[in-house]
Amino acid sequence: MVITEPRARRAVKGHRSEQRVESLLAVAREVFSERGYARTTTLEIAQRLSISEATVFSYFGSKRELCMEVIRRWYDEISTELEREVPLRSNVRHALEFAIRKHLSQLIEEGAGLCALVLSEGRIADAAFMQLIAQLKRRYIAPLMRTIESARATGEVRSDIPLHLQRDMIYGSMEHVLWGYINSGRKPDIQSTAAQLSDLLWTAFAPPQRSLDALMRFRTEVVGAVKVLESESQAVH
Amino acid sequence: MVITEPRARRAVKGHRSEQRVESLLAVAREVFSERGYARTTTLEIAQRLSISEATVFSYFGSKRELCMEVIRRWYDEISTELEREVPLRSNVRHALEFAIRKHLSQLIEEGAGLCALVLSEGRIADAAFMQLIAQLKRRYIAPLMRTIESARATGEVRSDIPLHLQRDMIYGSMEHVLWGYINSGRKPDIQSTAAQLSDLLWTAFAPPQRSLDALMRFRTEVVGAVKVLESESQAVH
Amino acid sequence: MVITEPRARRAVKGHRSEQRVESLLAVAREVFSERGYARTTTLEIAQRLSISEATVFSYFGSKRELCMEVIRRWYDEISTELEREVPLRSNVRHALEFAIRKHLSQLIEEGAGLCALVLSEGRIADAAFMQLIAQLKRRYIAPLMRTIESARATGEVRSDIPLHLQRDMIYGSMEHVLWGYINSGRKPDIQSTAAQLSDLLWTAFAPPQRSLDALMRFRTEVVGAVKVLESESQAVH
Amino acid sequence: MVITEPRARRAVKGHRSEQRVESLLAVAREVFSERGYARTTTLEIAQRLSISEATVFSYFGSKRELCMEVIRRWYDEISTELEREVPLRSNVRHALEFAIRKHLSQLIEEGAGLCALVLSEGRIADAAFMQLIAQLKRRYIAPLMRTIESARATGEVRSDIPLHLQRDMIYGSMEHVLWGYINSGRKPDIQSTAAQLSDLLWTAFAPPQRSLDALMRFRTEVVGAVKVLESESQAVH
DNA sequence: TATGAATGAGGGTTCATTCAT
DNA sequence: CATGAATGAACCCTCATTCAT
Repeated sequence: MVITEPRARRAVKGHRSEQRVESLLAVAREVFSERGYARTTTLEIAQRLSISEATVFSYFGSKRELCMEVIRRWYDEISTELEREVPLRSNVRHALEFAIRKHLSQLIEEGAGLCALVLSEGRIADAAFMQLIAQLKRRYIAPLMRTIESARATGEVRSDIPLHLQRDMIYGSMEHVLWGYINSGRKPDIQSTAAQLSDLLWTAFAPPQRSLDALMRFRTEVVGAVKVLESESQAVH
Repeated sequence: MVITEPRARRAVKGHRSEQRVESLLAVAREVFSERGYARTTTLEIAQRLSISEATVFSYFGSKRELCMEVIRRWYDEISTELEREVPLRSNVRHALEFAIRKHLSQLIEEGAGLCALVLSEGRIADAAFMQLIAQLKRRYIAPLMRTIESARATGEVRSDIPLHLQRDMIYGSMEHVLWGYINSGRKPDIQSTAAQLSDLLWTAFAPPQRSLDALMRFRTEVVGAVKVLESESQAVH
Repeated sequence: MVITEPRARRAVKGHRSEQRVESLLAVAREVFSERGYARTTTLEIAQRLSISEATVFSYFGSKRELCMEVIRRWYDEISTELEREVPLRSNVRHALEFAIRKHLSQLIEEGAGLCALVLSEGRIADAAFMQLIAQLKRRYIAPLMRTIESARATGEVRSDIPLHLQRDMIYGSMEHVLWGYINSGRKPDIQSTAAQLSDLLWTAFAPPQRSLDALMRFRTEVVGAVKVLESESQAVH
Repeated sequence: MVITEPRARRAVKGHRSEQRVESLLAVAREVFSERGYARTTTLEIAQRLSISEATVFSYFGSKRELCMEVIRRWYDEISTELEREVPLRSNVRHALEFAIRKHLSQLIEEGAGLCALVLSEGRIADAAFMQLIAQLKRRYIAPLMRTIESARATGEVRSDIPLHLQRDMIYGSMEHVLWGYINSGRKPDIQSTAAQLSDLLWTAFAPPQRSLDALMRFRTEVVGAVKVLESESQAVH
């Protein structure tokens, strides 16, 4: 079902002025962050730039288009960075911690507003918007997921549960942490939260065999020791 | 002549007809679910019931009040059940799985809409609304959190990380699963998802000592066996 | 998604066109006069100007604000004039007559409507409104009251009754004259009414001593004359 | 021009129950007093009596009709009393003071609310209403006016100014005193206010001749005395 | 007779969007 | 280009009044 806003005609994005576009997006991000989509008015955006509402519409066909662009930008920035950085981590665990820390810090530093915008404003409107968000999210998530996927292949991470559940645990946990921040206003400590969270997740993702291996090794040693003991005790005689 | 706006008078919830109240709440739940708060209009709610908007307002003082009631009802229902059922689980692990299954099934069965409503509509609005939501959530979460807390006390669950992080992992993971459903429209399998999720979380929450304990027990046994062996070997003499 | 009413944003009086402002105020004055506050609709004001209601609200944040401005203007105009003119009168009596004539003519010329608006619309509404009216009235009344006050000090006006009673007599009498006009529709003759009213009030305000003094003076003269007569009649002899 | 409220059909005042009618009027007076016409809702009136709105309408065809009745009752009560009492006063001056005291105390004792209702609610609506009010007022004012009229005939009160101006001074002054009370909430002292007011008015109404008369009498006497003196002095010759 | 319930007919207000200049 | 100005289309909410029971 497509829910469309009424009277959404396309404006002829005739004008250009990179500066204008940039400052518009910057201010729009600010306002959308502070107020959320519905409470944001094009008037306020215009006023903060000391330009007219009309000008806003000559750059972006509609309020929604502007908001979409704001969100897209944010995802683009962070996705680019993740694509570059995540693969550099020497192992899954580091990649996981890095991604978590990045995610948390990015959103927390931006403030609860953008955070909320990104986290839940994705249901504002029509299918097109939601599809865009979904797509942005996929790209954003991809680097870490690829890393995890290969770790599943090597057995470093358990693969007897769906990958998407692991994804949900990772991003869900983070987002809940962020919601806590949004609602309470208390900034969580990024470093320790990232460390603890990745630690917990890592534990959860460990293949059952991993702990078993430890046991096995112990057993082997013990058995070895027993063997030694036996031989020694025999030697006593 | 008097010069005042009439707006002041609060709708005195004049009429009462349990049936009406129920059907209103039901339809409101529907519409809020489909459209979200902002895009829902009181007119649409009225029309779906083939009644006038005025009637809606004679039952609920405002759109927000109606929405609050919808959400409150949902929370009340599930909270009551959790308060009754969670304590009956024989151990933390079962409680965890139960709560997860309940949460998932409740929201998935209701459909993505209410799900989204409950998950993210509780934001930004006025303080009153947010406070209500926060309060409902606290009650909702309490039974499981109490269980986990005592498990932390007994050492059954690791307590070297903040409780709220565990909370965030539990509810964050679930909610992310639900968002996936909301966005994709594909219903996840509740049973297996709940099982896997609780398993993973359980693993994550295991105190570092737990695996160690297993080893300890093994060692103890081994050592015991060794002792027996020794004594026997001595007895041989 | 965000869950808030848009209503919050105060109309930012975006547009300005002195012409519009003036014509709006003029028409608003008309309509408020004809209908009174409560029965006036913003729609009617808009329609008389062949503009949209929205435009009205882009100039004045609310119906009340518009009405307040209408009333304020009226008071400002007349207060300014009174402040300039009243002190020029050579004595209290002239000041009194001038103020009365001004008040009557101003309101009668404007028509019964504005008259009623100004006389009684300033009530009950919210505190803000009433405070504004009270303040406007104070300024409006001040010039004459100051004059009277100093006349009380010099004994030209009796000061053995509260000043506010004199104020009530002055303004009450006038307003009742105006109410008569409002209700009957018959315009009173301003000149003679003002003359008669100020005459009556002046008589009422005369210190008790004044008439006595006159008598005393007369007696003195008479006695003097009698003395003269006596001496003359004596001289005859 | 007749301004009518929409949908004003006549209800079939079928029911009767003097008690009901009385209690309805009593409560309506209360509520109209407290809130003014516009802010009063039929619901509130009904609720205070623990009856349904519908019942209200079965006794009074409309809100306005009810309000009219409330006002009419008040005028009737006080008019009847004035008609009985005023003529008993031994002279104009006493009649004046009595009427003023009555008016002030009646309205002040009832509270600012009814006061405001009676004083200015007379512009609420259609011509019919206003006519009723005018008529009620005429009857209310009549006794005192009759007294004054005959005093004008006997020369006890100056008749060189229109009677209605005297009426305006009397009632205008009182009403302004009452407005002061309404706006400030400070109850004026009825006794002293009535005394001072009637004193001032009496002074104002004194025929120019009255003080002059005194002088005249004095002059006459003096002149008489002079004459006597003259004749005597002549007799001397 | 009394009323529970419903509602028609607005009312004020908001804001994204358009367009002539 | 930029914008000042205007507005259409809704939206939430109110309340006197009606009517079947």
